[in-house]
Amino acid sequence: SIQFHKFNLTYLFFYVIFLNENSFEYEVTKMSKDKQGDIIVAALKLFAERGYDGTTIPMIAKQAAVGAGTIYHYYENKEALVNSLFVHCVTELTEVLISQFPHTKTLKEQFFYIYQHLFNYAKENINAFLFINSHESGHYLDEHSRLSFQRFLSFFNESLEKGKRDGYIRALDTSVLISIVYSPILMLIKFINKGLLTYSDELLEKLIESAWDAIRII
Amino acid sequence: SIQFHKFNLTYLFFYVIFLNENSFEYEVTKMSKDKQGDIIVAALKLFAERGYDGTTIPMIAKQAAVGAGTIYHYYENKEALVNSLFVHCVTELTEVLISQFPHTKTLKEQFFYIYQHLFNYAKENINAFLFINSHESGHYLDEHSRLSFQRFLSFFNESLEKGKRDGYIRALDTSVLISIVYSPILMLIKFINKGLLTYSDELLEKLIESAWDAIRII
DNA sequence: ATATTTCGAATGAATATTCATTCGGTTAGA
DNA sequence: TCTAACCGAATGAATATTCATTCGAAATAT
Repeated sequence: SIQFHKFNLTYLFFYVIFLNENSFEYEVTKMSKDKQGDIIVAALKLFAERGYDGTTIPMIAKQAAVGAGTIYHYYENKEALVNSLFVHCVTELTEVLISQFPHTKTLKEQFFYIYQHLFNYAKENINAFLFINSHESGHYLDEHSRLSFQRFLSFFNESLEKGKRDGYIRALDTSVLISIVYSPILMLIKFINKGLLTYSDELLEKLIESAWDAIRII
Repeated sequence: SIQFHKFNLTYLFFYVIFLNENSFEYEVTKMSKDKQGDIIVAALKLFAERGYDGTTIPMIAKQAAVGAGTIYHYYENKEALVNSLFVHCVTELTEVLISQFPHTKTLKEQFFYIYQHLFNYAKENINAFLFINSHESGHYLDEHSRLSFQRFLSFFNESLEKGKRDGYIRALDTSVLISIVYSPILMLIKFINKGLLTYSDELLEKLIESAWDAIRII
């Protein structure tokens, strides 16, 4: 089975020659080099917008401008596709958070880091972000996918647990703390995506301030 | 077209007489009086668990213990069913919030009221609550359904806007404030529903405290 | 009171449609 | 030429929807 790889949006430009009765016509046609990348982008967009069950393979094929059969060249079936996408996106997002995590800085600074990187990821990968959060408990996800999401959420645990031990953070169940700090990000990004709100650095700062006040011991 | 009506779970007990060659046999059979109520309960449960597109009409019929055709006696089609359910639930929830809203009390008390009633509704109508919040932006919802949800959300607006004017609440876009106060409730209830967390009055109080600190001017 | 007729909810088999998946053939690149 | 990628029509399974029929209950007639 073929491995997941980075999205590649490069295109090949080449000429197609149409032979008519009296003339040659040259037409520039855009053709993607990277069909699998196209499939991934298309599937992500449709899954994010319409959900797994509301998205059909022919829809994805059309959106990706490939034949329906091509999808089955890369993925065993629809479930394998959604699981592959899910693990890919969650892993990518988790990497973003982990890679430069400021372990030595203060809790509030760590907090700022997380918010900033989550928003950044969402800005650059809106479909991936929405896809992750709307499919996170789908009945079609396999064990591996479920664990990858748990791992993502548990990333928050450490910081929060430590904060509680050190007396900075309120004595609430960690799942409650996660709800308080994580879920508003989701809802906000949905609002932004719908055009009901526009992103600004000021917004982000105020949001972090607010979330911080919600969990810190006052 | 048939009107939506209150769920009615009363049953009729009656005797069916089987005439065999040599004996009479009496068998007690449970039969629902209220088929439409059964359909509603079943559809709500399945939609909440598997989503609209992941739920089939035969599934609903089986769960409700009615014939598939019966569903079409009450609803024109699957979309009409989901829209009818959606408007019904959202209206019911909005009523719960509006009916005894303490307009004259302080903002914080109003806040407490809303949280309490939302949790209460969710406790009594877990499927309805999950259904509303997971279907709120489905591609199958019609204008009427969309508006009913907007109306529900806009219920929060008044209080928050007034709070901002009076200088109690931070100067954030109302949609941001709604995200901060409403979305954690959703996520928490999902956690509770999954058994990852148990409800307690203490939890609710701490949550309200936290949400209040998140939006009030400190 | 009893028999007869009418009504419409309820049914589930039949039909129409959609969808995931397959497969035989084509194309493009090595 | 050979191989892997690609295509999309064809297939069959799943699904939404229809419809002829059943059946109990209410209305009406006897």
